Amino acid sequence: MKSAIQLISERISQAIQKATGQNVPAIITGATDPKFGDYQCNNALALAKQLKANTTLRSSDSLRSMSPRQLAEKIIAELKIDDICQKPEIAGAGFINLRLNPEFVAENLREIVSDKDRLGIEKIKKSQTVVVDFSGPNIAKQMHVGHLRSTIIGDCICRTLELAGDKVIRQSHRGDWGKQFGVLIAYLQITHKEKLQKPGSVSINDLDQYYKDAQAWCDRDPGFAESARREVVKLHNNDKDTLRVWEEFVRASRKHYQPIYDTLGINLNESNERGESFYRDKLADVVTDLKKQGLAVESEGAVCVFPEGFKTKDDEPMPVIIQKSDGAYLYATTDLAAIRYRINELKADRIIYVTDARQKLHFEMLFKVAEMAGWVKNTELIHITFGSVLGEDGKPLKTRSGENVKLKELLDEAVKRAKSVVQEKNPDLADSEKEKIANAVGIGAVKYADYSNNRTSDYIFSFDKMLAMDGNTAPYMQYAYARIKSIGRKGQEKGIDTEKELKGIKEIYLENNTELELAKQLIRYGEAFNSAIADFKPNFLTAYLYELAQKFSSFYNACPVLDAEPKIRPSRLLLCDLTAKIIRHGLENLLGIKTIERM
RNA sequence: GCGCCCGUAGCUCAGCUGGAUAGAGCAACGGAUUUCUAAUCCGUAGGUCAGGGGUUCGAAUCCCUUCGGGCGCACCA
Repeated sequence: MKSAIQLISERISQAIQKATGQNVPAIITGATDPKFGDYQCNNALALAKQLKANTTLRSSDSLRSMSPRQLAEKIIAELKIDDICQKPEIAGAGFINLRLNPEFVAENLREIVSDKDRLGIEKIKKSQTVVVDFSGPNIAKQMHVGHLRSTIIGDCICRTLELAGDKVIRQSHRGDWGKQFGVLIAYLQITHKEKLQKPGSVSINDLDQYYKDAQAWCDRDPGFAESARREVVKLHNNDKDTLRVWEEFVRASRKHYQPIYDTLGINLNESNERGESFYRDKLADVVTDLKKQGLAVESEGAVCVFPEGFKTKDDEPMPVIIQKSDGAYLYATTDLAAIRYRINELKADRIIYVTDARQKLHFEMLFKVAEMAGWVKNTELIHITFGSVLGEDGKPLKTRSGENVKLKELLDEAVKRAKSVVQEKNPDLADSEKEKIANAVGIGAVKYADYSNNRTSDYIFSFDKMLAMDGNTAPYMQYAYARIKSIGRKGQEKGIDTEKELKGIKEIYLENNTELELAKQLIRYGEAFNSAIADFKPNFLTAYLYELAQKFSSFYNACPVLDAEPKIRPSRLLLCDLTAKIIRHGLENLLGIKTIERM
């Protein structure tokens, strides 16, 4: 179904066409103040200017001399909208203020009720194949906070695109073919030879520690570094024994990060793994092709492509190095091979990369190279960036000893803190239920806090803030949901058949102002979805949901539901039901955050 | 040095394809509770949108500039 804003936009466009002969998109936004109505149209102001300038638009003299207010009058005169809005009003410099008819709102509520799976979210017309590259953990290392944002933002992007109707292909471009294996194997050969015999017995914790030690060794001992390099070469040459160890390390790593994905509600599994190793036999061809095209040239011993428009700090052309002077390939080579694979094999219409903003330059260059090589054709390459997670001191989040905060530990801590809150607020619940609530709240809080911040900016990580019951937090949302569910249970106790009342509903009453406000918010879900997906901004979704929960709370405070008079009770039950459905849909389907029936 | 991002209330942040008096939450202050879960609601106070200039009928938003912070810039990913 179409959102109110879409319907209004269509009507306004038609009116403008009739009034001025101009074919321009409608400029409709939410009203800045409730006293101006629900939506406002700003076309008259912009149009008056454009007509006067007479550069982009051709117009008659009479139109050209019109003030914005006069133009607004003319537009309104042609506007047929009384089935949606009350009589439009002109205000200020030439704004057209629009207030929805309660009947229209009620009718929309009915439509959303029957639109069970989408709740007013429209399907896009042309479905695309979209490859989303996100999360990409490093094999043989623990996941840490640095992986959090890519993982959850990427997942949210996939969920929204899927709901919009795209065919989404998730790709975990994990780091599984790099030098860490050489370093690890070289280290184990000297220190823990027995582990190499039984690599399956090695845990991710061991690997993490070994790697740290080995790395330090590399730094102080060139001889050891050299043997590590030799091990990488063996791996890259598909040496059988080395591969066997590698496979075990990969398995140990998967055993570590799959539970984290499950905990976080991330739809990623083995079938989405297309790590660096996946492209290993496609790298030589990348280099050959680029050489053949004359794009790749040798420079200082390395094979490089120099995309147009990039300079080094010495003001020289900046290369994308695709083969080192020792013959080894680099991550840029792998990334280029991945682009080709995704375009040619996966048939991607769009490829979306979700990484932190620091990799911006890398992807700009990469995309340019792919374009220059003629690989891109009609595929759209998109780099979605995000800011860093900072500690309370405003610096990148680290442990006291200066190490990366492990993701698992961070999530465990969130759950632990949530649990103590549950314990405090609701000590009588069964332990198993407390556990369930603490999980939903703790994990939800971490995710929700991330989503509710603007994707592009850094944010300060604070357990206290994200677990607060007030404000735009997961617990607040989950609480609002649980309260609605509680009404249903209470109704049952009182012998009220809420299902039956909902089904038998005849007329929808929206007489109390809080009811109407809530209803108007309910019918804007599709609109919020559209604005969120347009720029891949999850915070638009959380902002919408938060406003919804707030409006519900106001309604809940002002209007009794179960004790309402029989005539209006079904309406109020309907408002409750729809609010619960949308909160649940938003949190679970779009953000991957669990709701709970009571808390 | 060059490039990118950022600077909005005491704090944490929205808002940025230009639109009416710049919004939330926290903290502060005042009110509502025989509760359909107060983990709530209602209200008050708080801002030269870093500074300066420009474009415009109109700028937090666009352009220029200064200051302050972050990040990136050849063989790591």
